[in-house]
Amino acid sequence: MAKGADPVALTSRGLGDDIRPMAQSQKSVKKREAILRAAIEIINAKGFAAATMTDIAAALDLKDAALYYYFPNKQALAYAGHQRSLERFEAILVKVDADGGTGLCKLRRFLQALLDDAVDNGPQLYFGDSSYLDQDQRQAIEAWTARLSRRLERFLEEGMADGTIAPCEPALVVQLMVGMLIWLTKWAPGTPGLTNQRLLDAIEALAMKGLAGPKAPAPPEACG
Amino acid sequence: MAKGADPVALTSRGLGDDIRPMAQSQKSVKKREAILRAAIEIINAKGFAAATMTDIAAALDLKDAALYYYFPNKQALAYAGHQRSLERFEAILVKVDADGGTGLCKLRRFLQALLDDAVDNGPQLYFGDSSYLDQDQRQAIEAWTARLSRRLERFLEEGMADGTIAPCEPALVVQLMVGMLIWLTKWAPGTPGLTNQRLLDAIEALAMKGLAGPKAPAPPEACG
DNA sequence: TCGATATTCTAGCGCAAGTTAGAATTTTCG
DNA sequence: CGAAAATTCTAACTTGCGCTAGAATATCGA
Repeated sequence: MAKGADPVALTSRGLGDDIRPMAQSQKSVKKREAILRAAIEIINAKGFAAATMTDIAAALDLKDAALYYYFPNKQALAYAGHQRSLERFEAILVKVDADGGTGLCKLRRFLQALLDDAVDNGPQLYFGDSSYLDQDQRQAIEAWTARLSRRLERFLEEGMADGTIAPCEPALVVQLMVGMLIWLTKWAPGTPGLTNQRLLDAIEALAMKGLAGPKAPAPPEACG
Repeated sequence: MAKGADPVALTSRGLGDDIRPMAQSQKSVKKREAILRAAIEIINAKGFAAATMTDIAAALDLKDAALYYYFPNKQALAYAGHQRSLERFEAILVKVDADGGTGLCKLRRFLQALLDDAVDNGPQLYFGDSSYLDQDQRQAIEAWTARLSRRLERFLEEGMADGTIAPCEPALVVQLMVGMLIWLTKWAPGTPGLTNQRLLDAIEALAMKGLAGPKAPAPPEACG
């Protein structure tokens, strides 16, 4: 039965294999990537339950059954999607961290890099809902997102230490920013004329410099 | 057939009705409210497709079929939920606007009022997904949210005019804030020890005063 | 208490979507 | 070209859920 071939295994190849089978498997891997990308986009847009296998397959001119050649079931496809998105997120986070600089600079560069990545790779499944996965998968994803959140919080802590970021509760502020980013992946793709630069400017105005203008009353209590 | 009674109509009563039937209908209305509240909470948590009628009914110790005594179908229930949430949102918006003050003050008071409302009435369906509604319902909801967004933008414009808010693109900034609020309704309820005051402080730090601290480089370009 | 009304339940229909089996088709390579 | 492998399709099964019909129970006024 050809179905048992499991092309997934071909990505990590055994020893002593000829070079020829690689040609096939590379094509297979490419298609797997395409399916994954389409799945991420559609799940992000409509939610897991409303995103049907037929929808995802149709995005690549396939029938739903063809997807089961690459993924054992819908959950596994979604799980791979979450992993893929978090890998991206983490890679950016790690690179920005390694590049050094003040806490505020890291934060700025991270946001810029994330938006740039979205242009190339489309909307992602960074955080948000994972309740449709089963226990262990969901725990893995949640633990991963928690680690990433912690890394972001550390940027804020570094900034508070080096004076480039004002005092705040890092955990809460990070969640607020995550909210902005999640909503961005759902909203921004459908907005014509929207550039990353404009988005970055808006984020700069809102989150970095703050909305308060020159005549703002110093204590918030002045508003009553 | 008792089913044709349609208790919905009892909320807007006709003329010349005795006072007695009201007792029943008020109870009916109460239950309708409870169903609506549960539906909003569950749909907000799991999404429309994953939220089953059985889930919603179970939250009130009912069987799914009982819900059809109060709402004709699942879509109508969700639609009523969206309307209810937007009514709340708008009521707060209108009240804050009427109370006057600078643009920044209005924005602050609005956020405070919205968070306070969430404590009493639970997470809401303010913005977010409405793709599961049919054409006209969805358009109505989207038009409504667009109007509310415009009202929020006006707060920013007023603030830019009176000097309490720094220059920015109101439409984009409002979307970013909306993202924070949507995410809040999904995340905050499950966070122990989280108070509205701490959330407001975090929002104040992030969105109002901005994260940039005393040693922050003036131009963002200083980060490279 | 009793009849009428309001409310909820049990049982089941119909359909959409995930999934599978196996046939059909395409691709690869000697 | 021809066989073997890889890929996709057709057709059908299964399950869960929205929804309905009608029976059963609870509530309330008289």
